[in-house]
Amino acid sequence: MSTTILKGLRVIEFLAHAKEPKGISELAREIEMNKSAVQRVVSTLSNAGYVEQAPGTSKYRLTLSIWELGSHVVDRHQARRLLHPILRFGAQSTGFTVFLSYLSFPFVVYLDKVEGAHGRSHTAEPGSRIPITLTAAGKAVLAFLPDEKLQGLDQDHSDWTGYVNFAATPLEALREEIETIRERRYAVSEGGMKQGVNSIAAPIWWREHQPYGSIVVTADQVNLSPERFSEIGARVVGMAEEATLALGGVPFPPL
Amino acid sequence: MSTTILKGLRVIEFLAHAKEPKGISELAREIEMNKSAVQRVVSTLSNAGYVEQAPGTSKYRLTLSIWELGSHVVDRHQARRLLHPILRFGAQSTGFTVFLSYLSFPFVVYLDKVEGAHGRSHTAEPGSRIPITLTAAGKAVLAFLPDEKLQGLDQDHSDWTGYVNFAATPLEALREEIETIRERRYAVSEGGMKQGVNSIAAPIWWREHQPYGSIVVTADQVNLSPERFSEIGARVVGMAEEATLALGGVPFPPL
DNA sequence: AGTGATTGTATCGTATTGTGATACATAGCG
DNA sequence: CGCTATGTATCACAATACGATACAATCACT
Repeated sequence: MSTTILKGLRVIEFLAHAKEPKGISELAREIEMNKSAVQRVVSTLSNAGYVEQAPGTSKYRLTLSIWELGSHVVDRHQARRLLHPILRFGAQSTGFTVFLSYLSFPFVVYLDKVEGAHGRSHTAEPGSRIPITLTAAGKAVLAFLPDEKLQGLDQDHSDWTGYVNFAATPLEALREEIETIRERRYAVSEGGMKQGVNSIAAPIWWREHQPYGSIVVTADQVNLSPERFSEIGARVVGMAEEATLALGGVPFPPL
Repeated sequence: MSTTILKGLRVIEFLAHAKEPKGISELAREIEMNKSAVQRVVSTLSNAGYVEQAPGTSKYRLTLSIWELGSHVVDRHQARRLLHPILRFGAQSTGFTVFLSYLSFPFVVYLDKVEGAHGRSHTAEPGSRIPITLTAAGKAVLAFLPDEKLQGLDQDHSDWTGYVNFAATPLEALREEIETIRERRYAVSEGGMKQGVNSIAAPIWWREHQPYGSIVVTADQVNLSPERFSEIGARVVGMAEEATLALGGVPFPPL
């Protein structure tokens, strides 16, 4: 197994998440690698066009090459293509912003998004991953996962500031909310994603009883007020059922 | 310089552009690598979660991990953030789909896109790169490049079927069109991107006289008919000037 | 301006790691 | 059923990545 490739990936991953360009020594320190190794990796990536020096400095950052590759991958992605029309229709008919998310265990990743007419309450972007315990998108899936998976859930999300920590709520309340979600088949989050933004999500299945992800509807609390939760919730569940159907999936537990 | 990392990138790049999942031997053949090397690289990437086997087969394809990384990079990309509102406004006020492209020498890459109300004449997606000689997006930039850059331009784009090959037109006509583009400051393409789809593009600058890319307006030939070219062309030039301003650029040649 | 610490980059002997020919079992196909 | 092509495993060899060290440039203080 090629350790050098793993080092390359470590560097790329780190730079992808870094807010600012990083220097060699800085990198070496933060990802625990030998300075020489980092230097070699970075100069290789730089020659290949994946990394560049920020103009004026000697610090490095990723170019858009990685993004180019990634967009080709997602363009061809089956599930996304199949479900996009559903999002589009949902956004148009409700006026809200609609997301598609997929489960990537203890996270959900937003895979697609169609903005509604009700303004853009600047929320998540496709590609971002969030612990399943923190938003409606995740809770909708979490509620249907087998018990043993829930046990090992990391309770500590202190670095995800600005999110309501669902798992950190007392175990009693958690079980209770899971039960509620299972019954009405959608999850709700008030200000979970961002202050003043509400969202409702319902799970999607594929294969036999395999949780795939969720359909999420989001808007600020004025447009998506608690009074409308059950009305919109029903529509989200409907969209999620369509999505499950499109993927040829079978829901669990059966209705 | 780490050759192993380069091999890893070769595999990733190839898989990113491959339409179907690829087997080990297949890969080894097509990217001219030793089978053992490919096997080692692929299993490393697979362990790291960047590659997976298509269910039921033993062929490999990329997961969405690369895409996740890439989306973080583009989310933070300065120019894109700055210019997005311009695209949004353009799309809303004209009803056409508006693109932002950047120059990556002999190509332009679509960096952003906002769809207009006039239906989606399913064209390019952000992330795709196209030779500058083939579309309005490219020609708008090409026309202002220094002469020596134009000399070495690859004339053979036979693999880009469905595109009108601008560079393949007789040199006379080419020089003439470049002159026209320089004068009115926008480039036009009828059916260049796709049969029945027209587009108009104007160049953007940054720094001192550095060509950055272009603003492109696209629609099917019914909505964007040749009679409207000069009217819409003026608006595209206006948008591009705003964009140049937003980037703090200086146009060349001066108006 | 001067000093000291930190940084990016270059060097080099060593041994770890990737190499690639070979082998084998399995899957696919006529 | 037999053939070919494929994915995976093995192994001795040598190329390659390693990492301590060195040096010059830059930066941050005083």
